[in-house]
Amino acid sequence: MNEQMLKQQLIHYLAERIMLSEEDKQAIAAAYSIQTLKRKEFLFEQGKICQTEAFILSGTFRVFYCDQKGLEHVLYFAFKDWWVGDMASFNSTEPSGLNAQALEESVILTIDPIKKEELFSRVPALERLFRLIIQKHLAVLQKRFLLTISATAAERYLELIRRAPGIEQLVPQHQIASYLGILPESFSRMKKQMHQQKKS
Amino acid sequence: MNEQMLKQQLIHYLAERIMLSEEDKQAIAAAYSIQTLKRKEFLFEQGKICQTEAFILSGTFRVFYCDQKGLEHVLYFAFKDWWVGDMASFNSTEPSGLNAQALEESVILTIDPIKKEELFSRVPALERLFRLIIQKHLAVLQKRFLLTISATAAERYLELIRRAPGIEQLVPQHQIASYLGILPESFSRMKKQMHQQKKS
DNA sequence: CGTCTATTTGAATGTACTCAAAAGCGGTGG
DNA sequence: CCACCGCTTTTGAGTACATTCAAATAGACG
Repeated sequence: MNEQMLKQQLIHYLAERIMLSEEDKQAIAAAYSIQTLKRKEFLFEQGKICQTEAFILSGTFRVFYCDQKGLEHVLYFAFKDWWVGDMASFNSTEPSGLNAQALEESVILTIDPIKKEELFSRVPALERLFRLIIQKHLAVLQKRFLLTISATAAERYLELIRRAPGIEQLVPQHQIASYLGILPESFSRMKKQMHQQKKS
Repeated sequence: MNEQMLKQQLIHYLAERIMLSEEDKQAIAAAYSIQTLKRKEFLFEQGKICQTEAFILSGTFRVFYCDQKGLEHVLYFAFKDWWVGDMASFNSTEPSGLNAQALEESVILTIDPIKKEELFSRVPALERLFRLIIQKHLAVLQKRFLLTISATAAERYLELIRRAPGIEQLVPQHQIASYLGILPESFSRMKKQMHQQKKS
């Protein structure tokens, strides 16, 4: 697929949400770069200052945090037409606190903070849209946090497969366990127990 | 204190972050309303559509979620010069998923979504500032989430009193426990154990 | 087919929980 | 000023659940 066709997917996503002139579309297409990542490749890594924000044209990512003990904690999974980035440290000079890894061959559009600011000056409506996108991210994270502290792992699991059906075919179990905040062993036992309860 | 003097505190907060003309300042001062809340009064309540965002001139708030079992979970505490609101549902038509309660007599400046949008049209620089403020909130929440799933309650407790010294004099223990995601009984035992370890 | 990784299962451990009761503390009214 | 009440905090004992460590099984991939 050629470059312009791929970028059309982002333009289409944006045009569904805000009004864009032809010049706006040109500027947007020019600001983003196409990048392809193979399975297991990283888009950004914890501790490095490589700051990038990406729009997923195709593929899947896992965004995770690696704690002092070396344990990985999945913050979220990201799919087609989603944004991936460390929204918290993008725009700041600090190194990222997160890792983003492709779970399969993925094609993305990337932008750096400077180009993004330039784009905002040129297309003010984007500023507003990104405020709403960040707000949406905040809403999702807040819900996830509240669910994590108030619901059981089983309830969180049901919520995950409700919101992202088919995820089990896409990501290995131990990563789902990590997303749920439990160990693979606990996750295995939990599923077994849930199946038994369904039968009774 | 008179109205204009109180509103100066917000203008000052904003002017430190973005350039504002005299007209901008006028418009901002006009858009916000002063409100006083007594101890234990609510700014907004879960399930109600009363959507409001507030800037704290003086006082303290706890923002919490009440789950199906009736347990309260403190999402965050908010102090002078902070924003309080359900950023996730502000601007949406859904009822709030959170409660905000004054922990002491508090004076705030409030605005509703419609006035806020009007203000953004009039003062575009505010749009940008609020994008950054939301981004900051997202960063804080993300850090809190990652800490919750990767650190012990004791570590989270130390982090809290590091970031908000004097909080123990201000809020009752069971609310701190709620913030940490443990029960008051567990919090009490935890503190006892921490003191013993310090001595040895 | 063999190796490597992912998943399942088992047993013992630990940590926070539940329920229950006692102790501490603050405020109110006599 | 003291006695009482309500609420918060502490302590205790038993329980539940996820964890750890270890081993076995199953699957994926070359």
